[in-house]
Amino acid sequence: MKDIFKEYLQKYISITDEQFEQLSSELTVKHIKKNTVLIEQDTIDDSTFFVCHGLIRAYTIDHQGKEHAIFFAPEHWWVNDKNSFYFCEPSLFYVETLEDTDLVQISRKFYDKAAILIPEFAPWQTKILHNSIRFMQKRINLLLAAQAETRYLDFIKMYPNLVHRIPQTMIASYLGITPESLSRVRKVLATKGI
Amino acid sequence: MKDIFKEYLQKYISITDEQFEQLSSELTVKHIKKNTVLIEQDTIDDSTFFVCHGLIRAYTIDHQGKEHAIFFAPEHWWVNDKNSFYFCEPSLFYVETLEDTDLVQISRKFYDKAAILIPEFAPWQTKILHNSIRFMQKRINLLLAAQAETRYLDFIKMYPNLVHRIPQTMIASYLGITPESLSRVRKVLATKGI
DNA sequence: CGTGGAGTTGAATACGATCAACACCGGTGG
DNA sequence: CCACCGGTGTTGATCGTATTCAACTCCACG
Repeated sequence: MKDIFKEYLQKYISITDEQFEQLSSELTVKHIKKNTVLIEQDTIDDSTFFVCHGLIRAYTIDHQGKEHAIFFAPEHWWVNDKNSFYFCEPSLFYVETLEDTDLVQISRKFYDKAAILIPEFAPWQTKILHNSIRFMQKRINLLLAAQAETRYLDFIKMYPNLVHRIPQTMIASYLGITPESLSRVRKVLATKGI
Repeated sequence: MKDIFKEYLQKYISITDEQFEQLSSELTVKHIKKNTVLIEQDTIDDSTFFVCHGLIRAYTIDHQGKEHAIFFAPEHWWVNDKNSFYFCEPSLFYVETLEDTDLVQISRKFYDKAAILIPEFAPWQTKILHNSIRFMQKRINLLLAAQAETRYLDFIKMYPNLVHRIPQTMIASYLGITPESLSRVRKVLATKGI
């Protein structure tokens, strides 16, 4: 599993096998079964996960007991709760596997060590953060501006390969609509030929 | 104006007056009148603004001509469009002043120079990015989970000092509701004693 | 003063939510 | 191997929140 992570890193920054070895002690490989909660809401867990295989979702549960998907993370995505990871405050959401998942757990120290060892590392991480922000701004705009059908069309355009891996109920909760509404949206779209 | 920016920086990182002098050439002071557009949607402008005095909003206009507020930026906020600033793509939104505003325009180069000159600078910027992400995650969760009244209550709790500086129409567009709906929400809240 | 934008209020409408029943698998155990 | 079960998605009927459209008030500003 660590090799997958190493190859991923080498795709974006130059990092030698020796350098990776030095960082390796900050990494823990985990094999997690489907439907396992990794991080509980309102707890503190400052680790980051890198998904090698599988699928993860982050979600909240409101006072009515309803779930709301914050994001999904398939292969090669980084997952953490900023509240816990960076600010050592209780996490804002649950993190859970939707499929059997292989992941690399990355400690807080990894980032510090990597930044010192590899000059490219920190700027690259910064780029990922910027990208994440513009992505979220787009999502906020969509939630403000678009109605159910448009949001769903945007979703299947953005994640064509995830549509069939995520239960519709959860897609609905990502879009901010009920499963019933999503079902109806899909029905209308089907008559139009998807 | 540059002094305000300098004092702000010195509150968070240690930076000498000489160091600031070296960076100063990458800063441009601007005095902008109320209701002036700084960045057009779908254009490229890779500068960042630091608000000294005044108030800025970022917003999109959808195909129906409706405006949607992405964020507001009062004193001591950083404003840029990630799409333009970091990825050199057309901006996702308009940026406009809501009040007469004094700001410092910061070039892309400033970041590179500052990172070299001041070791603390880059990590501090990273922290700001992380903070921004968790803030946006909270907002997404609110848009998914809460209805009009709750969103408004959250807004006045989060920005007590902005509520009276921003026209209600724009607050409504930030909350994803119509001005009429916001007016009705406020009416209900008034009967409850705010 | 007048004028126009911002906010309020009312009535009708629409979109999505809710509640409930049912169909359709996929897995489990007899 | 089949029957049963539970979860997921679908469909229908009704309800509710927020939208739309329109008229009106109230200031701020020229």
